[in-house]
This record gives sequence, C-alpha cells and structure tokens, in this order.
Amino acid sequence: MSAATSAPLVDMGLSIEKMEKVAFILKTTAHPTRIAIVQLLAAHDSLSVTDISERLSVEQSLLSHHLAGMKLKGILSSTRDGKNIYYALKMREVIDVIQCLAACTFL
Amino acid sequence: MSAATSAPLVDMGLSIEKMEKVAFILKTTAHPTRIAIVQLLAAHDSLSVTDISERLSVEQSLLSHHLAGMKLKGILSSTRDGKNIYYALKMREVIDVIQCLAACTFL
DNA sequence: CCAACATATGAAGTTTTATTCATACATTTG
DNA sequence: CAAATGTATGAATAAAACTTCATATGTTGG
Repeated sequence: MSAATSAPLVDMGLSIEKMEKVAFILKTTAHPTRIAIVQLLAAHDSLSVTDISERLSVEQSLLSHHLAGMKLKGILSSTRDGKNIYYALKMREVIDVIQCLAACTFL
Repeated sequence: MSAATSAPLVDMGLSIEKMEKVAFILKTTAHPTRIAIVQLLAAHDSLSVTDISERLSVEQSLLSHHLAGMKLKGILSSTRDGKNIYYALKMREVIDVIQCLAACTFL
C-alpha cells in the first residue's frame, strides 16, 4: 500500500489515489477462483457459500477466505439467512471489467 | 499458475482457461505504477524509459522490471531507436478495463 | 440443551511479487 | 576506441498473497 505514493505523475486523468484504488480492486479480482465467483454471482443474484463451494469445487475454508476478502474490499455483500450466508455482487462494474478482457479474441 | 485448475465449474460463459488468462492480465495490471504506465501510454503512443521514469518519478531499474513484465505478458511492445527504447501499449483493451473502474464514483 | 450443519477465523507454511542494488550490455559521440 | 548515456538483468531481500489445517462461532432441529 505504498509505492509511487508521493510523486508528481499528475497530468493524466487519474489521480494517484484513484490509481491505487483501481489497482486495489483489480488485485482483488485477479484470481481465477475469484473471477469464477464474480461470474457465478453475475448470473445468480445471491448464492450461499455451500452453493458456490460445490459449483466451483473449492474447499469451504479457502472459499471463505476469498469471499471475506472480496467483501472487505466492497466487491461482494453478504446476508445471513438461517444457517446459510448468501453472498451477492455489490460492485457490478467488475463484471464489465472481466467481460472486457474476456472479449479479447487473442487471449 | 494453478488453482481451480481441475474442476467442473463449467456452465458460465468463461472457461477455466479463459478465467486464468483474464486473471493473468488483471494481475499484470493491478499495480499503481503499472496503471500509471498504461495511462501514460494511452495518451502518448510511445515513450522512452527515461520519459516514463521522469514523468512517474520511478527509478530506472524498477521501471525496467515493470516494463519487462508487461511486455512479456503482451500488454506492451517496445522498439529501440538509438540509445532509447520506446514502449507502446499493445493490448489497448486494458485502457477500457481501467476506465471502467475509474468511472466508479464510489471509489 | 445437544448434535449437526454452515460458515468464519487464525496461525503456519508456501509461493509470488515487489523493490533495491550492483553491474552488464548496447549505442552514440567525441 | 573511450567515455557517456540509456536500458536491462540478476541476485538478494522484503513484503504480499495463497493455501491448508485445526478450530471456533452461529443457527437450527430434535
């Protein structure tokens, strides 16, 4: 969380602060499992941890860590309903980000 | 480079392979300095290492490492002209990716 | 209340990335 | 060709991120 955190580099559209925020979100998304989570929640409104875990065949604890991180960074939200906790996509912009790159034919 | 690299998780638009590629590009972009580089090259066609180094006030060697990585991953291209090496944005899609997130008012 | 289920958390270990520093390589100029 | 300039590279370290595992917490049904 510190780097070019002190230089001019102005003159572009984005401020240093904004670049750091963008980098932060990108980093939070930059992982196959997390991209899969976004894809899943882009199509489902909300899913329980078990749902996601089964669909992606990712172990519960690991998934929880991913979900917690994404929630912490504002990408997801969660609500409990009985024993289950349902996660939903809060920052829907990340869908576009992924779509944008996914559309690259050369990938 | 290995994770959910072996599960079903199909049914979404993106294949596992594609998700990994997208994650790969996102990871390569997810850094304030590299975002600044993209911004700069989005507005300039091509710039020498010294140009970039001065504008972003990032030390030469460190910058070189960033540039090399981005080039390796196909985001940038470079050509030598005399003493200088000019870098340019090859994968222009990353501009949109950044713009997309940068547009988020809540960031 | 207890057992069972769903999810979270935290520590430890491992792997990746970032940064620095010293130095090497390439090109031009005098 | 030597010196100067511009850039790359590699080793070493530091810092993050990822994964696993053991265990804790919350919730419901009996």
